[in-house]
Amino acid sequence: MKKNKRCSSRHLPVEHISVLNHSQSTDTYRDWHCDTMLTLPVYAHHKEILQHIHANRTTVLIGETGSGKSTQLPQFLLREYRVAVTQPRRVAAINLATRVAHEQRTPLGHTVGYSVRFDHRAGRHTRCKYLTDGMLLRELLHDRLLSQYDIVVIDEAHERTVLTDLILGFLKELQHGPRPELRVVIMSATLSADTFSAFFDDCPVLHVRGRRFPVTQLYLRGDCDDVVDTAVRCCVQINAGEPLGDVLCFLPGQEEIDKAVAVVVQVAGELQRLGHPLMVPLPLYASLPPDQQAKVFQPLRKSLHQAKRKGPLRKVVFCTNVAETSVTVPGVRYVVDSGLRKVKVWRHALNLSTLLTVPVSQASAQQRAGRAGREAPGKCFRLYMEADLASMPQLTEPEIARCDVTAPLLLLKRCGVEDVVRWSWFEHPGRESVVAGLGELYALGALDSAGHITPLGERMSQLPLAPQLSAVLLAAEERGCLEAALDIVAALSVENLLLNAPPEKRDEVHERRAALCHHAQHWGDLVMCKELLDCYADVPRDEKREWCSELYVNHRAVREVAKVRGQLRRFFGEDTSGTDPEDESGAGSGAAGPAAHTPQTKLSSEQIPLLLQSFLRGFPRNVAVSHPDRSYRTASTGESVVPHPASTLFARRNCPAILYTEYVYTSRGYARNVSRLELAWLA
DNA sequence: GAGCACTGC
Repeated sequence: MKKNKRCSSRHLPVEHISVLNHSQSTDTYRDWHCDTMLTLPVYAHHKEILQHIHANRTTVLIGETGSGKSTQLPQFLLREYRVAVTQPRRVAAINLATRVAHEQRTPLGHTVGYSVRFDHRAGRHTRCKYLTDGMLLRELLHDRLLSQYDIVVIDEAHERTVLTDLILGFLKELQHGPRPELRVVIMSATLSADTFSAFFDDCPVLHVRGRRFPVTQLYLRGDCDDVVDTAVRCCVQINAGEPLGDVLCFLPGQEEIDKAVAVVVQVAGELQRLGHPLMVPLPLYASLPPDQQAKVFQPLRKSLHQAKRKGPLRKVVFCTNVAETSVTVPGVRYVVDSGLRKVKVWRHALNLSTLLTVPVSQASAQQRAGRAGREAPGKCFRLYMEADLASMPQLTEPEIARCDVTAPLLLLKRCGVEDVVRWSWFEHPGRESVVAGLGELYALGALDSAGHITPLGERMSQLPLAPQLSAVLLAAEERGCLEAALDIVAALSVENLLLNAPPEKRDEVHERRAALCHHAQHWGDLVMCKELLDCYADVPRDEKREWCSELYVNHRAVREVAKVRGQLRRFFGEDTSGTDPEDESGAGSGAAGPAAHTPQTKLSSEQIPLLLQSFLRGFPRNVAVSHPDRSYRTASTGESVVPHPASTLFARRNCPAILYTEYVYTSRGYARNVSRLELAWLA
């Protein structure tokens, strides 16, 4: 087979191979008794696939959903190679390692292991390690040559996370430099194969067909004015005319989802009386409280009241992009796709990001449709015209092209890359973006005027944080308010710590939080974060869950904050303030009483100015000064900015100046995580 | 008066 892109047209034929055929064959894998493995399509071609990997430094493997590539290929490889397999998400890495260890009939952590943040199961005998892409980058910091691996498999490469992109660049540099023998396998979905092949010197592309059911695509005949209205009508139509099976409806954001759920709630009863199945609408998005998210995965009848359990039911899940890659909703036969998503775009020139509703790519539309065919043949109803498909971008714009590259640049500098503009970027973020990022690193003190990494920058690059937050901690250490800063920074680095209460409970929740956080009324959101964590530490263990749910605080996230805090604390030396507020993993710690441990240091009012001045060091450009029209003007560009409605400082606009960790432009410019500043601090 | 999605020694 020639080593060029022509190969990509060659689909290795795949039909399911019976277990019997295989156990009769004489190949070396027949002693593996796991039936599921023997029937997976990748298995049928493992010899050919291995031949390619032997013969080529890099191989792109296109494996459709259900091809078994993520579990099977590493097993073929581990006999000869020490293998690393990267995943974009922690749960995936853990689940895959667990399954493969089981198929290998070895305890997890021996031959097969994993490594993700806060959780490692691997040892000296590990031949195959599943890790998150961020974790492989961390390993790269300590072992520039990745010498513990012979082969690196990048799974889900088509998702193109920033971290995956960076790994691809590093792997290419290694192959062209100190590790010419290093094998690389890129596993991806169909459409992006050629991009990967081109980057790795036109390496061969192999296709393995998966096991999927056919999905019929249907399109609108005309334009759609109102997505929510059209989506709901479509769901009602499916409910009236299609055989039973659940519906998954992709909408751009929370607002649309809440509206759609409300409309379906209104009409479902009436439609049931007309003889249709009862539609049960469920929302699904990331900032939804965990117990509500769980409903999507539970069987319907459990969660309904007695009276509604009679007659056929149909689950209708209204979701954001979460359901495209991160979670799989079982039982889905019908997909309704609005063709829209929300995307955050970083504007380096303005130091802000915008949240835009944009059409999805064709690859993404295909992925969404595929969600209907996982268990049986399905249908996908697209809320746009077939002609619109051609005008949609073929691939989703990779993250690196639209995000802040400060962190990647610091990583490159740390790895000794002098000329970051000319580094082997898998996709170049653009010269302006790189220049802006270097400027930011210089302002943070991570680089000197010659562009070399400073000792401060070295320390920043080791912290598992955005460079801005690392800078805050280093400044806080200097000012003697590290303990308090650790809590706040840990909280900021965790997503969805504070959940959004439904509109009718919003004011109540705001008041409950305000009652607990006295300093926050004056000083703002960062201080509130710390005060809430202090309160949480005082709540008896068996009441913590309820306390969280009353305040719409994400319990899982608070525990994550404790873990991050512990990790950060270790970086700064021995923890002298006592144990982490909630270390439940240590079952051996005898003192199990609710207040038996020393909580983190409580916030004192004298510390607040020092604390906020430390934040000023990490976010020197995120400052706005009070303006007569009750808004604020940014110190850098003079744009108008107001505190986000969720901020404690939204209603009290009497600060001389504010500092914020994020500036997002949606319907207007909103500052998020806002704190009061005194003008004297700005000099 | 409003909140796409992931991730790290």
